[in-house]
Amino acid sequence: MRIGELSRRTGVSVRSLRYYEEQGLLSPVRRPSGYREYGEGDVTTVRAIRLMLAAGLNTATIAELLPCMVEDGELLTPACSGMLPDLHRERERLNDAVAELLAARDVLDSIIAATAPAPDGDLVCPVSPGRSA
Amino acid sequence: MRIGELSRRTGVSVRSLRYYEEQGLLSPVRRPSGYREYGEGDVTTVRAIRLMLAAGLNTATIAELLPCMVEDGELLTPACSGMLPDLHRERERLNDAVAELLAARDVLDSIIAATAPAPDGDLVCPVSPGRSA
DNA sequence: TTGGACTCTGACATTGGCGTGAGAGTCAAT
DNA sequence: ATTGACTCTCACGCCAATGTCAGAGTCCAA
Repeated sequence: MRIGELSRRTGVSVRSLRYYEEQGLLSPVRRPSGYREYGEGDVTTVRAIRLMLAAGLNTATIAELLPCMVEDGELLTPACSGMLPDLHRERERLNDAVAELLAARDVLDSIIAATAPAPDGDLVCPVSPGRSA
Repeated sequence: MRIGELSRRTGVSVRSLRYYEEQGLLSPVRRPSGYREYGEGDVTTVRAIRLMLAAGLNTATIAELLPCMVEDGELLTPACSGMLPDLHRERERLNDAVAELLAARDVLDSIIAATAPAPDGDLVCPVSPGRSA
């Protein structure tokens, strides 16, 4: 099938499909005209890509992981345990990111806590974009 | 003081200080030569900026919040309760971001769970950057 | 054969807080 | 006056995935 159909069947934009190829995630055959020709398996692959992107992995990491996966019906499943360290590393990164955000939230909470409810010294603040003085 | 000293006293790069001014967070006086002249209060302000940046706020939001803060010794404290809605909105964003990351982690976990420990069909995967075949 | 739908390659735009370098002017001590 | 440290204003680079335009070629049904 051509790129338009793959796009329709996966819900992924044509632009993104071309980008995935550029990143080495897809390798469609080329017709003499230059048109990309995709196989049925690419539908499954694209779904796997979206899944991993949703999991916070970047295209470079996905490019390393993809060749380690095999088709299992409608979905792509990891086929070599060698992937596990990478996967766990990614998990670590996600945990770190969460921890960072929670720390940021704590900082914000302390700022909020330091804001007086509305005693007497409450100032009337300038409207949003007006740094005149 | 000039920008170099402020940089040293706050640990913030000269580039960042100029950037903060560009974003309307600082307004140093200019000498006839064009040199920026900062006051003592700017040290406190820069610290407040870093604190809020660390809390995940962007410069646009900080620009709105800064004029609402007053010096309280070594630190800048929110002075008008009108800030609270903004602050809580930011908190919401952080919570949403955390939720998103946790969802991503769940997706990753399901991928990890689908990876066979190391039965027999385990494949030897290509080394990292080698998408040759 | 014509035309509308589709596809191609390239390349700039987006978001945000900086790093970094170029080329030129300023300040202060010697 | 010289020198060395400091500062100034541009302005491009980065990271990531995608939107979007432009100009040109392709496919296929009527």
